Amino acid sequence: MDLNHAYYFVHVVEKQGFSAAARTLGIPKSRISRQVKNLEASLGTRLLNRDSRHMSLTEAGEAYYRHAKRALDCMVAAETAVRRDKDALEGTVTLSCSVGVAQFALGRVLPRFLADNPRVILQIQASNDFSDLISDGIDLAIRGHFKLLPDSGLIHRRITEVPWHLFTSPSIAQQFGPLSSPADLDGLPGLALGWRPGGNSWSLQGPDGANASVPFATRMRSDDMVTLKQAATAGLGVVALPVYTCTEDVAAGRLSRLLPEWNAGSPEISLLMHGKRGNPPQVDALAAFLRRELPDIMNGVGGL
Amino acid sequence: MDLNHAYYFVHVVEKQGFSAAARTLGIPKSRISRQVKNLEASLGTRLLNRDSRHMSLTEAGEAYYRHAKRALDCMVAAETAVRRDKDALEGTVTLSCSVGVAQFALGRVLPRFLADNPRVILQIQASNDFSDLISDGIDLAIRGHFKLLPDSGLIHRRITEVPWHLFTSPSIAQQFGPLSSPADLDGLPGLALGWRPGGNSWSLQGPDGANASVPFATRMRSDDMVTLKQAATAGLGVVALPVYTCTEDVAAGRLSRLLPEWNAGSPEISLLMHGKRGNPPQVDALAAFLRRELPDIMNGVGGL
DNA sequence: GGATATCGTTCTAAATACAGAACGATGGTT
DNA sequence: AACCATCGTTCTGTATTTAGAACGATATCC
Repeated sequence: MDLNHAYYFVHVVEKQGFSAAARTLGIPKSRISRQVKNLEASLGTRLLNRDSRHMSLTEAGEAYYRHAKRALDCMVAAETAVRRDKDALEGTVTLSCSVGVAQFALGRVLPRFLADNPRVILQIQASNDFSDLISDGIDLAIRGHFKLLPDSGLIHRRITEVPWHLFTSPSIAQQFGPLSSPADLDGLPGLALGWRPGGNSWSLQGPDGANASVPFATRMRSDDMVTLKQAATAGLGVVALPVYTCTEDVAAGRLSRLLPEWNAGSPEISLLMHGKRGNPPQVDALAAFLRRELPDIMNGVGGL
Repeated sequence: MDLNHAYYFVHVVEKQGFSAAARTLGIPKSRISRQVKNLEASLGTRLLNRDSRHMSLTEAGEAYYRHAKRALDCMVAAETAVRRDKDALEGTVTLSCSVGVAQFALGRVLPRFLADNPRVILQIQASNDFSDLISDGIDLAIRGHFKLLPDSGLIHRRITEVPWHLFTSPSIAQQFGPLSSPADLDGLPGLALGWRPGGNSWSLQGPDGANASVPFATRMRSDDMVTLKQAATAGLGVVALPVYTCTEDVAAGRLSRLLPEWNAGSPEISLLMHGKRGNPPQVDALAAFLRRELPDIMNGVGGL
């Protein structure tokens, strides 16, 4: 069985001539003539009626062409499948970020990235306590910061600003009525982020560049945002959290925002990656994906 | 694009080894090794992981194999289609027979022959008046006869005997009650076959070699059996007809058989064809088909 | 009617693939 | 541990296919 006969034959049929097929394939017409002749000899029947000016398929030729065309299409698909497979992303990406970013931001976008790239493996270090911007073994880091990060030889890519708001349970909000200024927070218990002592006041920015600093009595503190959010939902006090971590709770009526015209800060979120050595393609692909998808989710503009 | 690479590769996969594939294909393993190596080189990726004892497909290899296997199946189908097409019957067969044979016998079997042989064309000369056994331009003839046909240089092939019975309408049968002998037909009007005057009596053969000749007063005559059958169904008289022309009418209760133990003759049906020159294959094929299918339909043994 | 362009087919020196031998590697047997 | 059988890969003199030229046939143009 010589399958290449079929290849030439199909081209002769589709180009309606040996010379045209030869030009298209960039080969001498003598080769095509020989191949088609050999094909007809091996089958013991004529596939083409032709002279120097006319050409038509025999019935046998039409039958053969239909099957052979399908075979060639399968072969093209075979090569395409291999080339696509060869160029597909694969390998591991190690990502470091806070628990909040992992659960409330990445959790909404990474499944899609992984679905599109089945041979990429993600390793996420989710922590509430980073001493390094990015340590060894980490490909990408997502960090929130108020000031410019120190020059570290890393590549910084800004993702977005993330506003923090004040939230509490609807029952407390109802009990104290609508607050009109930060001074109205006086006396309300606070839920503090961070497990070490300190951070007992809210730094607020309001309309027309106004600033306010409001101390609070800490009822509970934790470095885990979910724990603090659960406490606020239970009516234990007021908490300042990034807006994207509470979007669903506010929509569901489990939390209420206090002082809607005041922010409890607006830190910037950046993506950090190594730059001194070339990154594997899957790392670059994930970085591009996150910079494209995260802004709408984390700055509070995007909806559910 | 070299399709033969795929051919060897598919066999290697299915036989799980180069040596096994080479043995199956009856070619040296060096050729297969070279072909698969060239295939991997042209695709720029490995399809098989192998050493001298183990073999497994890579992911790319699995993808390529699925498509290539389908392509090879198409190529097998292409060759099969051409070989079947090459061996298929084609051409015209001209057949001569009576209208009754055409309508009541051939009509039940020829559709199947034509379905199996879509490139055979049938031309049927159906007539009630043949002066020749078989004239020029006719490939096959079906003729009924009582005596041996004259020696004509034609090939005779006996199909079967066809009994003729007496039929009339159920109303007449009821009116005269069950007849017990041919003498009881006296006074019943007859419907005669043939349009020329003559043939005004029934020649009957009964049990134990008994014979009887019963004259009848002819109410109507025709050379068309259907016309006579319609007249009998309408109660105009008694008619003698071949059993196979009335099978459905008797089953449906439109006709009744008279004197069930008596035949109105039992002529032989033969197939005539030219023998001096070789017949085209489609003529021989139809002759064999008719000799196989017609007996059960025409001798009254076969059912509906 | 003659000249020209293009077709498919055939021929032949040159290029390439091939069959079979030889090699290194692996696993089973003793 | 040594030996043997079988595997896939590589090498090379031989066999086959190839590219390009030449040919006969056909249709178009002048």
